[in-house]
Amino acid sequence: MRITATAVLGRAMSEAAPRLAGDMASSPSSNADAVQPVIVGWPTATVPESSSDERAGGSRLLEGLNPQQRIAVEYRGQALLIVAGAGSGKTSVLTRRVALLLEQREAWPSQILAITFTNKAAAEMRERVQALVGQAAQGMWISTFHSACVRILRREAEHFGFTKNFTIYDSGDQRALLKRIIKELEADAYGFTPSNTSAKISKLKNELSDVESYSRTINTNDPQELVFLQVFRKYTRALADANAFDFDDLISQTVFLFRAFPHVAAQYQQRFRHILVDEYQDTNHAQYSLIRELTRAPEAGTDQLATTRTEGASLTVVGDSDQSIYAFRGADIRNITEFERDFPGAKVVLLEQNYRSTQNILSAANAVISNNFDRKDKKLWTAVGDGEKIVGFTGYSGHDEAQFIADEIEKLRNAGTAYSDIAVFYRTNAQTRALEEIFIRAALPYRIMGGTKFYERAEIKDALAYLVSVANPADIMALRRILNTPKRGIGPATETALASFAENNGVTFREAMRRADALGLGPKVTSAILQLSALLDEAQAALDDAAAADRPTASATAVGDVLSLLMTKSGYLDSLRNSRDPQDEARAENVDELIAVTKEFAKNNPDGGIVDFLTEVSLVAAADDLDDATGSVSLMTLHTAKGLEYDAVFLTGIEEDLLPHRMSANEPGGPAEERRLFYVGITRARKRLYLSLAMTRAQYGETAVAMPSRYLQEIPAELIEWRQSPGNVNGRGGTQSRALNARRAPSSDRWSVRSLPEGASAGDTRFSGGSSKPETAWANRITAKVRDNGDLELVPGDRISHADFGPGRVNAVTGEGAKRIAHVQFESAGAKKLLIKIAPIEKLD
DNA sequence: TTGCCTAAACGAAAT
DNA sequence: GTTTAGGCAA
Repeated sequence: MRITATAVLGRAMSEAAPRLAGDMASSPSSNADAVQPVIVGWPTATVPESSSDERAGGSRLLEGLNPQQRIAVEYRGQALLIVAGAGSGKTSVLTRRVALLLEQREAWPSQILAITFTNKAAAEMRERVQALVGQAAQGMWISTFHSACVRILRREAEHFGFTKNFTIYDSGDQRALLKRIIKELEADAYGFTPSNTSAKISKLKNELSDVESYSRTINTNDPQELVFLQVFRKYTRALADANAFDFDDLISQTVFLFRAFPHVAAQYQQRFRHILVDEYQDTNHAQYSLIRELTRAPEAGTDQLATTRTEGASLTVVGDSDQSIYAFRGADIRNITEFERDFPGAKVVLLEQNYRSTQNILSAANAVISNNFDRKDKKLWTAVGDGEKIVGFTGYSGHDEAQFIADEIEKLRNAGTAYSDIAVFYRTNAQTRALEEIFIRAALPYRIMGGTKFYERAEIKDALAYLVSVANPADIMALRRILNTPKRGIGPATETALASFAENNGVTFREAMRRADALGLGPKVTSAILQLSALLDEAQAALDDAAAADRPTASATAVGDVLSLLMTKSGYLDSLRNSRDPQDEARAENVDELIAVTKEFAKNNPDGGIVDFLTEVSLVAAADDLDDATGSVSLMTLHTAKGLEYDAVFLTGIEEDLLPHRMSANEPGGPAEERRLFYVGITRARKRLYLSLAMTRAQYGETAVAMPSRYLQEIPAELIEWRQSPGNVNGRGGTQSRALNARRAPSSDRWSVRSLPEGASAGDTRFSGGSSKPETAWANRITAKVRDNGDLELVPGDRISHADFGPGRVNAVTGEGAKRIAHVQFESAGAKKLLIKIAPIEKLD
């Protein structure tokens, strides 16, 4: 997949672009005694255009709403919970609620804080509010939890030992740091790994534990706990020394800030009068606490105006406990289920009418989710009618399943559904491989959302580390990363020498680099360090000049210039271009792409500096680069799919151990969460829903037998039309019907139940090496190798033979070069489109 | 210190 | 299956 980062940023940026006219002074709390009441800063320019007839405006915003939606838009009070079933129009309700507040002049834009989970959702909300009320929407904070917190922390960082140019460590950075620490403390002897440690630290931070509070809870007789405490302490100190926050810190540190400095909190409590939170079911404890802090009534005496506001902000939360799928990230479903207890007097509005899907799809969703006990009963319904039946398909293998999907997509396309209205969902990113292989061969345009992200690529992290080293010289992790990238002959030994020099002389690591000649190292190494150091200084100076310049866009364009400078003068780009590794060429292109991203950033954010740029790239999310206008089928995980909708949806890999994932079995509430995930997937579909699975799935290099997911049986049989049911899958060319069944044979004859493959029982899903029968019977229909037919020339009329589809005749050839596509009519397999370059075909004479 | 090789480990979801 | 850790020669 090619990079879409430019588009991502372009959009994400527009959220921050209109500098808030009513924004708070840049560091209002630097002087605690001179707290400025926020109201002073609001220019009248942001006042909504006064509508001559506010009531008319109101009714315009209420148009087309059902009674419950209307209540949700109009209710005014301290706390409102909108329980919004899937597809019940909650975004519409949220945006209209905001628009109404603005239009009725109940709130200034700057008094509104709306929190969403992704930048994309934030951008969409902003657009929709803007469409309703125009310019009056400017100045609202519509952002994710994380970007809102970064914004606050950058302003207030100096209160607790950080500076505003702090770095944000993503999970990769976090693990790299932990890896070092675990090694230094030899904590691996106690079973600590970067991944389990980061999970544990993350969990603690989401519970608002810090090193001190955690140390009070541990059993001091348990050496393992003591070692972990050491790791945690060292990690925390390393972050502070590097002037860095990890993802979880962004939320928890903001809460700590508010708790430690009530006068700081008071500013935000006074400022935000209306707080709206989307996807409330996915908030974790830290996020919940943040909301609590923000909606608290400001402490008396902190407001210098006579017209002291004593009430806390009004809170509107929207959510659906049936769609809570982020428990693994610390989301606490109780935040929403106990909302009424948390906020006494809260109004609850239930939205059950669905405007998205057909009744068949909703009935399936309702049936599935009703198997989760311990939930408030809620039934989605629609007025649009039953619609098509759900289509089921069982393939012999993942490739077979993928082929079915590709064929169905072509059928849908021929029937008039655009590729961009079609999506394929899967549980794990690893499942994309089979889909991609088939889609490429079928010449189906597709896009993978999320997965390995642009910003996680090593070369991009390298390039960004250069920028970070300039923006935040305290960040030793970034410095270490670039120290020997490209290869300069600066190895671990030299690095240690620099670090101990810094420590012994009480200077920073960065300063030690400047004084490298005092280290007594070899001349080659010394000059390498000095050169790098000088380059970083040069970049820093260039940025300072730009900031000092009076041209409005100077600092933004400087980011790109500085990145170019760093990449060129460091020799990084050259080293990639001159490398023998053919992949390095693509890496160099990616670096160029990143430079292009900075240019795009400059265009969208004339005032943005290097720190703003780095913040943006740290917080882009998997779902953010969705661009439905590209005419491609969208592939994504079920998690990424939340909040999206498509005309046709393919839910793939509906198998035991995949959905529910085998890892979920050990976790309390695991199967229920997996069921919600399935539910989320089902409810993304507007008109057509396809459920597919495979009988064998190649994973981890082995082929394993797959069982139909238990959730399949929860869907009433009459809703599904099985093209090939799990009981009727025949091996290719074989006649024997092989039945596979879910763990327990259902008493009903939902699908014909025969016997399990010999030797395979429910608990034993892996073929032993000896039993080769399944492999031969269901050998992958597609070889994993990508072939290259090179310059195979085909013209209409040619006869060809395909490895899977057999003989056929070429009807037409379209496309250019490597993308030439043959339209072939096969004798038995029907019409297919094939990418000539890689299709397993031979020309017949 | 780098680069190349083999051996072994490791496989979920993501702001 | 892919990525990473470690060993060894240049």
